[in-house]
Amino acid sequence: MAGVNKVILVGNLGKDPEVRHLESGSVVANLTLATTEAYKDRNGNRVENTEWHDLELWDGQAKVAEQYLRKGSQIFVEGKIKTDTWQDEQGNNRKRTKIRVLSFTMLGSKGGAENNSNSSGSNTMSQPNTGQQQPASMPSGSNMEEEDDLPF
Amino acid sequence: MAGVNKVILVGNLGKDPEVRHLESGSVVANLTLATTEAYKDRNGNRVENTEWHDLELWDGQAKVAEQYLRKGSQIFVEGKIKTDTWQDEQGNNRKRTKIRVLSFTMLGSKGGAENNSNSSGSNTMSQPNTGQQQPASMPSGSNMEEEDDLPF
Amino acid sequence: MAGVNKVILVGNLGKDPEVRHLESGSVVANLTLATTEAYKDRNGNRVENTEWHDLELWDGQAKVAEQYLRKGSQIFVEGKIKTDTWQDEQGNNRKRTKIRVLSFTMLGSKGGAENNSNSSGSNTMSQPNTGQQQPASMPSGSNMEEEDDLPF
Amino acid sequence: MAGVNKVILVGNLGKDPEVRHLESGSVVANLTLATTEAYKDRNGNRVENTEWHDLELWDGQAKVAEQYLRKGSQIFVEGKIKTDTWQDEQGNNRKRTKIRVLSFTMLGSKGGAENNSNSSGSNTMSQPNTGQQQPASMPSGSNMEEEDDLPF
DNA sequence: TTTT
DNA sequence: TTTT
Repeated sequence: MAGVNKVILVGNLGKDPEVRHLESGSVVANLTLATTEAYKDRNGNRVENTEWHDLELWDGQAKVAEQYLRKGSQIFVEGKIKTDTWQDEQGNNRKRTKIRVLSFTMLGSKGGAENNSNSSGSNTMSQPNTGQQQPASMPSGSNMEEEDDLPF
Repeated sequence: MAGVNKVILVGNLGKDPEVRHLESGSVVANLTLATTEAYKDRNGNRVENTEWHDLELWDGQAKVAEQYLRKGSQIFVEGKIKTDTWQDEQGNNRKRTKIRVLSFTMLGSKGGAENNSNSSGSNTMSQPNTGQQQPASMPSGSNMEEEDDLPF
Repeated sequence: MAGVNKVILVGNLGKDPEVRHLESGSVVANLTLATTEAYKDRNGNRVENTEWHDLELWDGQAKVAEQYLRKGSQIFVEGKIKTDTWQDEQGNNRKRTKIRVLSFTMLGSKGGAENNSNSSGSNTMSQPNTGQQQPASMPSGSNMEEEDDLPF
Repeated sequence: MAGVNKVILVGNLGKDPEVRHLESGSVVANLTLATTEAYKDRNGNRVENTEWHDLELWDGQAKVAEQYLRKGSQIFVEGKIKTDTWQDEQGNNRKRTKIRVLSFTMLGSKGGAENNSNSSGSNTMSQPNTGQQQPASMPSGSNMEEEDDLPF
């Protein structure tokens, strides 16, 4: 039976993306995203609760993340839940859940440079990202949506 | 910073709800939900991939789940991701992720019994649910939405 | 700036799909979907409120809708809001809002006919749909997701 | 039958909120939100398409919008679709669709003032909003979620 | 106009 | 462990 497995998150990255370029040519990026919820407890005091999510991006999206996202970046994410299961050395069943990102959008970025006269329309700029703290300016209007060829 | 942490699922229960009535008076229900995705591999063969989700419901919703849901029930779920972290006996950091359900809707239920002449409009029927395979017939139009007083 | 425009609906069709095969070869299906919400008014009486949505599907999805959906069908829909604006004969500004469907899933379909020995895995069955009340049985596990080549 | 009617938007306000304080004591805010989508046409040129949405907020949320939102503000919105229908003077059936907002979150706001030592936890600051271009600084972590007592 |  |  067909089902639906959808996750929508808005939050901030806890650290810079961790990107691996695989021998196969694939690229994987792992992000750590905090979503914070505020509420008042029964005494009326404001309390914050932060949930941390492990995100996984592949290929085109991983490259965009590598180039444009940094610790603290605020993003909107759409994806699905994936849980890996395995047995550890003691033979115990183990699980680990992550979010497979299907699309993401940068938020609040008035976009550093405004000269987005990028007639090719490409979101993937050509120069490599060398600096640690200087993400490239993302062309405005970028919604990284990937044709997902990895079904799981 | 305010965030968003939202999960939307449509799937079928893998088994009957497991419900605990706590001494505090609270009620917790744990459900296990399968969301199945079908796609074609590179050879054009149809492949199915099923993801299993651990759901947690509290109080009013837990009672409704106990009364109306059974193994195989198809439901729409809205909730949020919650990950518990702890250290195991070996001192290793461990995590476990579940979905805290905020609302759910039964789907496709042509309703076992048809005698829903429940003029009170109540969703909480009075007779206890004793049978294993005979869930009570849910009053029509029931969207179990809870005023969530447990912020996390 | 990149944005998000997402609609999620679960409801029932008010009538059979209306399908047009355009000269260009494109196919358009228009559906009318009811989403019903139940609540109690301040006197504790149960009240229902139904919202009607105009859905538009194109090409592959339109064909699937034509073949499998009928008045009363329950579906899960994901799409986006689109509002057309124009001037009427009196020169007044007019608007009309519809939902452009990006994917849909049939719900609760215990599947009329059970003979889904469709080893090709194809969702697009070849025989035309002639009967009014006899939608073809949908191959199981079908989540109609379209590579959307019509950006608006 | 229970249904689902959910809208999720991320965009920017086209103008300042329009707020009316009704004699009944209720407050209504109307917002105009742009969601922009970028894509490449068949010639590979980047094209932007903007959709405008009419949002309606009530009471507590309306007041927060009045105080903190301005033309250009970027927000995340969750709500539902509502279509009003009526007959015009010529007896024609008319419709108008808007989004009834159930919760919203300000995005990208590093928050003007940083001194949000607001121990009361209140999101509703007391001073009236007089300036046109100077929205009050929103206490961080504010997710305006309303207990919706207006079912439609 | 659907559904329960 | 579900469903088709």
